[in-house]
Parts: sequence; structure tokens; C-alpha cells
Amino acid sequence: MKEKNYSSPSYKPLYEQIKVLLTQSLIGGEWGPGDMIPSEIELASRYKVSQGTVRKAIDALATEHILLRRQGKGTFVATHSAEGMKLRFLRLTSIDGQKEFLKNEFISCTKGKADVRMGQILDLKAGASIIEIKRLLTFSGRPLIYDHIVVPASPFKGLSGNRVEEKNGSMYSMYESEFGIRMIRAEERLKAVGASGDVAVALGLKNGEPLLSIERVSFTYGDKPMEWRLGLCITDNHHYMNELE
Amino acid sequence: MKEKNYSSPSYKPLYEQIKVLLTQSLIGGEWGPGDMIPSEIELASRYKVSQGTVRKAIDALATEHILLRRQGKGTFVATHSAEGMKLRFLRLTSIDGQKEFLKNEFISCTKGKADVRMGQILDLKAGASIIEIKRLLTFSGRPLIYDHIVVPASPFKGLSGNRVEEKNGSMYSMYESEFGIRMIRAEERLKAVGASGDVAVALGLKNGEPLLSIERVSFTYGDKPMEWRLGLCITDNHHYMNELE
DNA sequence: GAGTGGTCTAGACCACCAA
DNA sequence: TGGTGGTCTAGACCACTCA
Repeated sequence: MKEKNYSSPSYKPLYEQIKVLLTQSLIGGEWGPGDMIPSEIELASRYKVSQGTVRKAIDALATEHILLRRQGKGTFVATHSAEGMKLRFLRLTSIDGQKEFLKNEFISCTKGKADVRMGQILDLKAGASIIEIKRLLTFSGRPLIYDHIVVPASPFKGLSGNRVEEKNGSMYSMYESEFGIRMIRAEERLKAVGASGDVAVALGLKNGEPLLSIERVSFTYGDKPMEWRLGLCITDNHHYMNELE
Repeated sequence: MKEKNYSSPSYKPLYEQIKVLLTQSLIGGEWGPGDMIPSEIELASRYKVSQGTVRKAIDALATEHILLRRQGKGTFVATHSAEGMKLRFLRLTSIDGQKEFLKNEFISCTKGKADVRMGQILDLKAGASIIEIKRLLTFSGRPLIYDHIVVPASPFKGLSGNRVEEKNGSMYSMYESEFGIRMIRAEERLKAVGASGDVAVALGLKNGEPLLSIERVSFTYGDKPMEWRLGLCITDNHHYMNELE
């Protein structure tokens, strides 16, 4: 175990160091999505620290929804596949209801090269191979969201339209089960735009009708960007909910 | 101090009870916005619990941005007046920059009665007195947001246009300094709409041009709703930023 | 140097769950 | 009944701030 090393210029609390070690075990795949990790007491003895210190490290990871504590059972690696977690990043709700059952209509899946902008966003060299997916999400038979999704090709080798259609709506649980890639965080930028072109047609709108534009970048362990997404949403009967603290 | 009372059907951890007591002192005004609260050791002796238990209660309140810890100095009641906190609830940023200096153009301030819907939102009887404010926020000389704000009249007695114009942009710090009301949380619902009527004129838009509609309800201590707000934003050069965890 | 919050430990005991 | 996470305590010591 690392020394306490107080009064060093780069002083980091012990529990931060434990947190890094736990994260490395997650990245390395020692514990996969849904797995139970060792008990606090066991980890304390492994790292030669007290249970309380391990606890604080796990608390931090649980707050970030990277781990999930269940009293009496154990601590588990969080997963998007778990019921109730499939729509963790979906903030769109029906005006008079709850979170929805969405149907996934696959439009296209093509390979391409990252331009400069996409290279910056996904931390790739310009010209690197990417996979682009377009799809339409419908709610009770009516178009709701037009999605344009871009991921780097190399970690997602073999991604195809089939895979997209099978998993209804939740790309994230598919990324986990098929490619072992788990998204832990996302940044979104919203604006209002006017419908146009293919998107207007697919959504059944006239040009210029207002759409909610949601641009999202998702990050995996280590804050590495792994997916860019642009969703264009019809918000006549839905809104995007957010809580400010 | 309350008993530990384990194995009671309504078991609540001690630190939760301490958290309630601290919150009551905040509601009662024992410590106002910006004040330093007693040290952890002093609170521990006041409530007859250990420092660690007080710590955990304060931690929870600090996470909710109700208290603010400053190592070496003390623990303080959070305030919207502090530099860097004035725009805590403003998620709109310029596409090529940072958070903005906004100018506040007062439009109107009228008294009225709550209809059924507004009564439900603000937890008032239908027909209760309310105050409505309309204003335009401009960014470098160009209109950016048209705000419609509604608050209950009784806690905000004396609120007028003057007060709104003085405090440039931050209603929340004005609520604190003038009325002792501090907002701790807000819920927002976003959608895309088309410009129309007075709003279109004030923002200098043609009818139907897309606007980002942000409906917000703000809550004070005890999750009591105290303000409703509808902001209509031009998002040509700005976007609403959000982080998903 | 005195006072504050922050870290770390060791140990006791409670609540929850599964077998 | 045994194992897990959750609470609570008491005490030591470190880091930060200010007079």
C-alpha cells in the first residue's frame, strides 16, 4: 500500500488512492458490470487500510453511480442492463405520465472517417474510423426522436444494424454486453432548432417547426469520450426534465 | 437529544435527526445566509453526539449546497449573493465562451390572483395573491431571454419593479437580502416552441422561430415551492448545458 | 499558536439478507 | 446463523487559515 506521505506537495488522501485502485480494477475487468465486488473488510485487508477508509472510497464511487451498494447483500458494479437503469440518461418524459416505452426504428449504420471536429470530441485522430448510426424512436406509433450516433470504430468492432435493432432503445446496455464498454457520465447541450431536410421528413414535420436539439457526449471509465449523439426531439407532448441543486 | 431507538418501526439514523435539527435552525433564522455556524465540536456537545455524527449531517447538507464547508475557516450557510453563486441556476452558456454578463430590462410587475394551475404549482389556494414580473435579459445588446416570473405575494410583500431593476439579473440574491428567502433547489422542464405574440416582438423574432422554453419551479427550505418561472431563450449562440451522472 | 475542518483508525453494535 | 453494509463512538493527528 502507498505511504501516507503527509506534507508532500502532491498530498492525496488515502481514500482517494483507494478509489483509484478500485477504478483500475474496474477498468482492468477484474469485476464486470453487475458483479459483486469483495466486502469492505476484505478490501481493507487487501489494501492494508481500515474499513472506514475503504468505505469512504466506495461511497464516492457509489455517489457517481459507478458502484451500487445493497445493504445485507454486498457492493456491485453498476450496469445499464439492470431494470430501472436502462433509461438512466433519458430525461425526456411525457407531459402527463412517466418514463416511456420507446420503439426503435433503425435507419442506417455506416462506416466513415472522423473529421477534425469529431476527432476533437471523441479524442481521436482526424481520419480515424468511426461508425455512424441513425435511428428513429417512436412513442405509441408516433415519431418522437431522430437520433444520430457516432462511435469510434475500433472499440466497437462488429457493431452493425442488427445489434442496434435487437436491443430496444438502450444502446448503453448493448455497449456493455457486446463490447464491455460502460458509460458512467455524459454531458448534454440543448438548444431549440427548426426542422429541416431528412429529419423533418422522418419526423413528419414541416420545415421550420421547432425541435429540441440534444447533443450528448458520453464518457467511460477514466473520463474517456466514447460516444457522440445528436437527438432531435418533438416536444409537443414531452419535455426534458432536469433538477438543479 | 433524541434516543437512538433502534429496532423501532420508524428507525431514523442519528445523523438524519441532527440534519433535521440543523435545518430547523436554518428555517428559524438562527443562522442566516452567509453566516458561520458553530464548529463541529460545539454542535456535537450541543446535541450530545460525537463529532463524526455531526460531520455526517453537515456533509449531507453541504452536498445539497445548503451549507458550505471551508477548511480552516468554518462551515457557512450558503448564499446566492456570494461571487460565483449568483448564476448557480443558470445553465445557459455562450457557445464560444463562459457564463455571461447579462443586462436586465424590466418590463412589468403586476399583482394578480393565482388560477387553479398556478395554485397547484406554488401550493397556494386558487385566488391567492401573486406577483407577476416580466423582464428581458440581454447579452451584449441583443435580446436573449424573455422571463415571466410568478411568486406568492404574501412572503414577498413590497416587491416592486425597482427592486428587480437594482439587482442585475440575480433574483435569488435579491430574495435573500430583501425577504430572507433562500432557494435551495429547482426543477426545470424544457421544450422547443415557436415564438409568438409579445414575446416574439420583444425578442425581435418572426412568428414561429424556434425558442427554448425553460419552465422552472424553485423551492426553499422544506421543499416549499416559492417561485415559478418561464424563460424563453434564443439559442442561436447559446446552449443549455447539463451533466448526467 | 489557536481554532477550524479533514483524514484515519479501531472497535462496538445494528439492520438487512440469504441460506 | 453468518455475512454484508450502515451507524456511532472516541481519539489521534494532519491541513488550512488567520491573528
